[in-house]
Amino acid sequence: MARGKIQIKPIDNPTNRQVTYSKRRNGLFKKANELTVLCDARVSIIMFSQSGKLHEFISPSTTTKEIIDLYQKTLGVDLWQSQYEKMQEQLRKLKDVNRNLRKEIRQRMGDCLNELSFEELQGLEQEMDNAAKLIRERKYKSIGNQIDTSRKKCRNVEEIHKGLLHELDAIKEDPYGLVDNGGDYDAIIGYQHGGPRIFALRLQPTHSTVNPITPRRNPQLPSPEEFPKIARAA
Amino acid sequence: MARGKIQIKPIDNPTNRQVTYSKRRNGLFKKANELTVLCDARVSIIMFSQSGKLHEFISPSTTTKEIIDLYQKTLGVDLWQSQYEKMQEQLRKLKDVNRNLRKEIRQRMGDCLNELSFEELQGLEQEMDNAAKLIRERKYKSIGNQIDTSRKKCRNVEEIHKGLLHELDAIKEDPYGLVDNGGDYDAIIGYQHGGPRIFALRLQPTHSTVNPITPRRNPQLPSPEEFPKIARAA
DNA sequence: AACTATTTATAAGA
DNA sequence: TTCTTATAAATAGTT
Repeated sequence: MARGKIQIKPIDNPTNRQVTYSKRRNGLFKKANELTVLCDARVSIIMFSQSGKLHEFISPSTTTKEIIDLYQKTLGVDLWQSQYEKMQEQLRKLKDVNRNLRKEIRQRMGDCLNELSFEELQGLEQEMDNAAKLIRERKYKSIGNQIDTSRKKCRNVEEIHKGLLHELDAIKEDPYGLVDNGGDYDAIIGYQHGGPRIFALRLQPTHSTVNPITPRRNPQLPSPEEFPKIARAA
Repeated sequence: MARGKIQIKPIDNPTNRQVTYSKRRNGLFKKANELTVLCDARVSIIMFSQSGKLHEFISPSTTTKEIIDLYQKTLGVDLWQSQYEKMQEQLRKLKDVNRNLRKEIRQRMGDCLNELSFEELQGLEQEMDNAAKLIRERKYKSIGNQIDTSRKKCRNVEEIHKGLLHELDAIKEDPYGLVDNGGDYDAIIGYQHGGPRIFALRLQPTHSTVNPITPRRNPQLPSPEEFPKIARAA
């Protein structure tokens, strides 16, 4: 628009094009800014040069996000609607599945049974019996394991006991040794700190069997809202 | 920029401001279009007048969504990231809850028991017994209801039968009536279509008791992926 | 990046 | 809103 009129058509010369892009971009942004000030408007310009370089103008009083949000709201469209909807749908489905899973658990706890038909009750009872059998078996197995472990421990203790008696007999036969030693108290201390490992085994694992039997889970039926906490804590 | 220089400051006169907005907007869009053509650039302009009116320019070769997507990609930001993240987090949590609910069900079906301690097994067994009791009670109640219903039906049938016998006796005593009537066939038809409701009761509900006993649910243990279908079908 | 001849945009008025 | 036009501003080609 100076030193000769130009046609509005693509500029072939890359250097020339780049220079024109730069000059006119500045001009555009200046005009946008003037418009913003003069007319109290909000303007967002986002532009990419042929080389993919990004340049942006935004009125000082606002943000690009605001403009785009308002743009979508005004046009009544959501450019990312499909993505949102997909996620919303996923969420909806998951919540639905969760609801059904919770109901199933409640039914398996003897609640919400009035929605089941006779045949369903029959089937559920069967399943419960089978499952209870499996659980009982498992429990007995667990008991068996505990008994085995206890037996092993007992045997170890007995052997230690026998060893101690043996030692005691030896000391009794040599009363001087008893006096010199200053009692078997120190001997036991010695065992505890640096003695055979077998002794440590007796002292430590008793804790686990002494443990009070804690209830497995909250015996109250879970309300839909409460359940997640319980489930995750389990 | 003509007929007198102006200061770049807000225009107070609303009419004047509106006119200027309109003129300069056109100028801006014209410049944007020239830039698009001359330099093969992509330009998006979104603007709102003070009154909230929306105007948009977009280079012909592209779309506003494309520009905004590219804008976010180029800047490495996501203007809606927090919203997305919130939904993602929700999804993650729901999936987690789902997983735990499924595990609980599997345990209540006698599967996945090896992760439970003895105490937990003990508690679960207790719960299963209680629940099974409730389910059984419910089942018996259901059976009771069915028997009651059947009895009522029987009584109704008997009464209808008695009534028919009575009618038959009356007809036998008056053979001419039998010939005139054309048989009791029409009388029964009459009952079925517009007769006492008591008859319809006998004819209709038999369907439900004749139904084959369908299994309550898939007896196989659900895999995590399969479950939703089952749960929703239940 | 700066210059400047010339084109273009536009403020004010109709 | 649109047209007109005097004038300010933008800018193409050059340095």
